[in-house]
Amino acid sequence: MAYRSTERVKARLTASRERIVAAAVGILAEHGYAGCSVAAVAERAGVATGSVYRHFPAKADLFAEVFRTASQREVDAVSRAAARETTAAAKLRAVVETFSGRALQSPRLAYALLAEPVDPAVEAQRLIFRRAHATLIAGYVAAGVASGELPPQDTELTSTAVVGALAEAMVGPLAAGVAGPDTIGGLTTFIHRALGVSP
Amino acid sequence: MAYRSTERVKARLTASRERIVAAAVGILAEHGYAGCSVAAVAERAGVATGSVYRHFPAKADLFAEVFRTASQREVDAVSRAAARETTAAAKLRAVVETFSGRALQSPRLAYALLAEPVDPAVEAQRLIFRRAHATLIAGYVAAGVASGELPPQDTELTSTAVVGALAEAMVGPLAAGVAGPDTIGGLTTFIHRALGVSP
DNA sequence: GCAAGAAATGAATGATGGTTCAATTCTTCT
DNA sequence: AGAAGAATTGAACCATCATTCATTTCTTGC
Repeated sequence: MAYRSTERVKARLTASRERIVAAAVGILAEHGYAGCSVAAVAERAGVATGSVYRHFPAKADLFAEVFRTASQREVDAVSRAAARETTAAAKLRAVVETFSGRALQSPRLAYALLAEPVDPAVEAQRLIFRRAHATLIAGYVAAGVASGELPPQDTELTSTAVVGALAEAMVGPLAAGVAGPDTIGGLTTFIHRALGVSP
Repeated sequence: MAYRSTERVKARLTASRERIVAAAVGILAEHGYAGCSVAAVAERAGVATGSVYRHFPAKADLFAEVFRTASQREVDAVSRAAARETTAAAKLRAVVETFSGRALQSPRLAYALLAEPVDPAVEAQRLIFRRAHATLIAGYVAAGVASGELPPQDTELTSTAVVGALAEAMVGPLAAGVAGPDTIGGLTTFIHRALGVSP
């Protein structure tokens, strides 16, 4: 045998793979899923179209990872912000503010993650994204219920509804380009009330 | 001139057009948007593929009308149910029950109208569908605020959030095939609280 | 340096499905 | 009945991309 891939090559492979994912996230954030042809992603990553297929068996697999990566970043940000707070009310306020603030900061990406039409295989990842948020929120709600800060409720259902409310309230502004002056405040009140935070 | 289309022919044209729309709604309800190739719609309507284009300049235009038609039906049903009630709380309960009940009755159609990936041109109609619901709800909320039954709020924002919550809470059950035992009750409570219905 | 094999390339392939249009059938009016 | 024109047909066309693969370029160990 005269060739056995070495660490250096493996590192380059990994770097290449990461560049492809990053390129895809970049195009997603700039032009949405519609702009994400495999050729465009490859060009931006500085590789040939065919090379994408050395890392991912199919486009759907690439974008599953892309959505997972981008989603995780969002969920982490929300989670980090909530972790700084102690009461359920404060945690939920942090969730709303972080979620909405970031969405309004990167509207194209937020729209792609939340609502833009994508192939069915990628759609599944979107559901996972939404569920990840819901699960996070369900934890805060459940803790609030346990401590008596919130009334008893089906936390699975209410956290799902919260995610829906947040997403829907964002899609309009994301499309229009601006949110109303107190969109975030209004949403916070809505969600506090919905979950039974006492006034 | 030896030919000038007559009433009878015009009626047939209209009937044909309506059959095409109905066929599309039917396929949408049975197989979702994915099953809605122009050829499939034409076959179900009993016309040739090309004939679809005598009525609609492009597939997107056909489906704009399809979504408009199907959406209107939903909005009307919700509106009718709410009209029977007098208080904001009761109207909102009727909205939740009708919306959810119908969605769970026709899950495939509901999923297509609410969440299934479609071309961007059709997506626009979905936004209109959601806005139509939101506008309807905003009316009930505004009336409730005016009468003092509900606290002051940005009715545009809160009604949008309500639609999001409803839709999101439905997508899971629609995909899974079943709703929890008290999904609708839980949602009603959630929305009553969110809008400030006093307990 | 060179042989063996891995990685990378990008033009060609193929599948999908919307759209067109020449040919055909149907309507109307004289 | 027959001419003029409209409606209908459906197979062919075409555009779009995801995917493939024969060829080229790069790496490694000797």
